[in-house]
Amino acid sequence: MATKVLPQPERAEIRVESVLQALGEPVRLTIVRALADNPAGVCCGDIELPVTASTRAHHLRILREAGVLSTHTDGTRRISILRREDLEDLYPGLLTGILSAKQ
Amino acid sequence: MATKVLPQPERAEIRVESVLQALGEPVRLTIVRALADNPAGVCCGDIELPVTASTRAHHLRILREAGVLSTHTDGTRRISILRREDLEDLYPGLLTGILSAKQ
DNA sequence: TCAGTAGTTCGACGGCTATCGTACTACGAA
DNA sequence: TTCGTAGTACGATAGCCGTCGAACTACTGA
Repeated sequence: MATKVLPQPERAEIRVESVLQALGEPVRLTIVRALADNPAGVCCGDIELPVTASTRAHHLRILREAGVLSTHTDGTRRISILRREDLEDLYPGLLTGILSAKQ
Repeated sequence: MATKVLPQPERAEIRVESVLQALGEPVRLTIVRALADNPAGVCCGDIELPVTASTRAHHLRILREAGVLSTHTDGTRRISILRREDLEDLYPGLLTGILSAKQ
């Protein structure tokens, strides 16, 4: 197994500007919605997106470095999980507000 | 008096991507925080910002067109008000979550 | 060991956007 | 009517960023 968590900011290091900037992009918002629907985590590549693999990796990096999601390895796969608890603690209501949008 | 409301999207026209993109900019977030502290509305020019008047006008336009704030004239002045009710209805919790951030 | 798969990194490129100065408009006061 | 003030509109510019292809890494299974 030997999973490894990719580098990400501590809860205290998360800045609201970075989070909002990360969320204010259609592709990344799609990713966040997909993660919200799968609390157990999602394999990055399984999310259907209108971009290439490299662009996908770029967006996942932005989201991870902003503190929106956490990624750990699982063999050759990377499993991403929404950092719900951290975000809810820092900005209570923000995530649910965004996800309640009727697209 | 004869105040006039500047063009802005209807509640149904507001898109979450535009709102998040508008909020994901430091200067604009400063504006939103200032408006949140003054429910009665704020004269645009009274908010201290590290940019020129034209840039300030640009940011206010972005926020207005995204549906974050409403602006009406008052003589030569423009009074801006946070569209709290609309945003709360569309994305319940989002605004309070953002504003609860410890900067 | 070797091939295949999942994903990242790098460099390049084009479009977006935050910024500014200048010119302009609108309103109020003298 | 004239001047001053508040703010917008426009054009230019520089930096950021979303996108891609190609090369690379890491792991699995045969």
